[in-house]
Amino acid sequence: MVCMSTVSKENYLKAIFNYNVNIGESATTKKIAEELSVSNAAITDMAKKLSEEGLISYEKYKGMELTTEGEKIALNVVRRHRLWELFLVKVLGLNWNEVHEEAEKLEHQTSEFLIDRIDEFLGYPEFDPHGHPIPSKNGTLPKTPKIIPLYEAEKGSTYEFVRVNDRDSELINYLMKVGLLLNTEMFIEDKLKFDESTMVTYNGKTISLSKKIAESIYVKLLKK
Amino acid sequence: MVCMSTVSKENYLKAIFNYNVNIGESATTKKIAEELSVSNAAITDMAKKLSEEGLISYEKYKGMELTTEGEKIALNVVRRHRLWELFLVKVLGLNWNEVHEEAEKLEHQTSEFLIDRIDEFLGYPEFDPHGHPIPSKNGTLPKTPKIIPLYEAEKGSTYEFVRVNDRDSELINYLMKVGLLLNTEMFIEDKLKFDESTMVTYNGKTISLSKKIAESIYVKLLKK
DNA sequence: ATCGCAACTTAAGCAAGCTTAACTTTTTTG
DNA sequence: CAAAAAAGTTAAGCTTGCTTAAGTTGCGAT
Ligand SMILES: [Mn+2]
Ligand SMILES: [Mn+2]
Ligand SMILES: [Mn+2]
Ligand SMILES: [Mn+2]
Repeated sequence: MVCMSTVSKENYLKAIFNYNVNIGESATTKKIAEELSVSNAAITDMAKKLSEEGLISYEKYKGMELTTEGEKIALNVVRRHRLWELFLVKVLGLNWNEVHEEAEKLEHQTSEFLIDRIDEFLGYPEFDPHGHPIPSKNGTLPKTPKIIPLYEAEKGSTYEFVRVNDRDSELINYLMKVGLLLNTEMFIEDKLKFDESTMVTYNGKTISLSKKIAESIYVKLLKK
Repeated sequence: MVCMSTVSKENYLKAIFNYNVNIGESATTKKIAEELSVSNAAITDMAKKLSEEGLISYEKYKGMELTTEGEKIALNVVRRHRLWELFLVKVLGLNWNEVHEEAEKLEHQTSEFLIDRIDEFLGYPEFDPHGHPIPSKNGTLPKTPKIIPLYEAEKGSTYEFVRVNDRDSELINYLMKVGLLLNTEMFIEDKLKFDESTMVTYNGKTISLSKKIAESIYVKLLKK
């Protein structure tokens, strides 16, 4: 057999995909190892296999990049992940910080038939509950507006909160606590030098967000 | 570590459970091997492990039986399986012959939190789309009325179609084609000796069902 | 009662996906 | 630019869940 896709392989491909998309560079052994919580040796091992199967291009000491074939699989895994996340929020009413872990498991056990039904049921949505774009059935990503970390937002401008890292459940928990939901309009009151915090106003409320938080949430410019 | 539950172990326990429930006897190596499509040797192997973990009682050459602990896990797997089946039918509109395979995978990747939300969403249902009882969160099965294979039904009596094997997608497909749905009221017109078929009337339509079909669908007596 | 066959178990081995430890290459830095 | 540190690779070995092949047990038919 030319070799099947497995849960493990899907996770490797997805991790490489996310790295490529977020960082825009060839994925390194170390980073993928951290992402997947396995040893560096495991990555080198799998890199050889995926390379032989034509799913990534890999040269020793030079990092990994998805081939067209590999990207196709990765996009499919991401599609299943994000559709499940949205489905769990929309249909079962889970909170947006409760869905990532569930989707992480369901994404590997969902037939194309089923995920297409979920897609259809949701009305072919373009973004998941954290603002991540959902690949369509044929592997295309919706156009995403230019977004920046809130940390880079300019004082006096107005932004829309459009994305947050889905892996940090605690962060999302905090955002829920302070009523900062996706698509909220935020005005940048001030940026403090001394602790690098950002002061924002939304829904008539003004709060100060730490550097770490401001780096983790992403916004789209609305009004300069 | 005392040893985790795995997908494989869950499937072994579920198979033994189903055997015990359906046949009412200690599960044999051969039967479970067939059910799971693995070799007899694999069963013996796993029987030792499950026995050591206290999930089944097993004596060489004497078959396998679930312990209380093992049954608890099996009931939980069955609960997840049947809730998923019903959910897919009720919410996503899948046909009752399209859900078994999906549930077979999802049942192993669903947190207790998630399955409880599904249970709640469905209103704590008692039966799945094929008429199988759904174990409650605490592991109790709903009371099931006395049911018999249609093949044993008596001429001149009226029955309700209450259960069908969920594994035979082709059979269910046929039932859909002839409009024989769960909970349909059926009158036994005749039982033919020469081909052992059963003639039934439901919804004003009369058809003849082969021995094999009449053995595979289950009914509850309504009117003698 | 015992023979023969079906059922069952044991033994040896394999593939996947990991690990740790030792070694090599690349990158950083004084 | 050379030495040290970091990153990456290789080698050996482990666990899980299987396989096939060989050997053992139990049971129904004679
Ligand atoms: Mn996620
Ligand atoms: Mn997400
Ligand atoms: Mn089923
Ligand atoms: Mn069922």
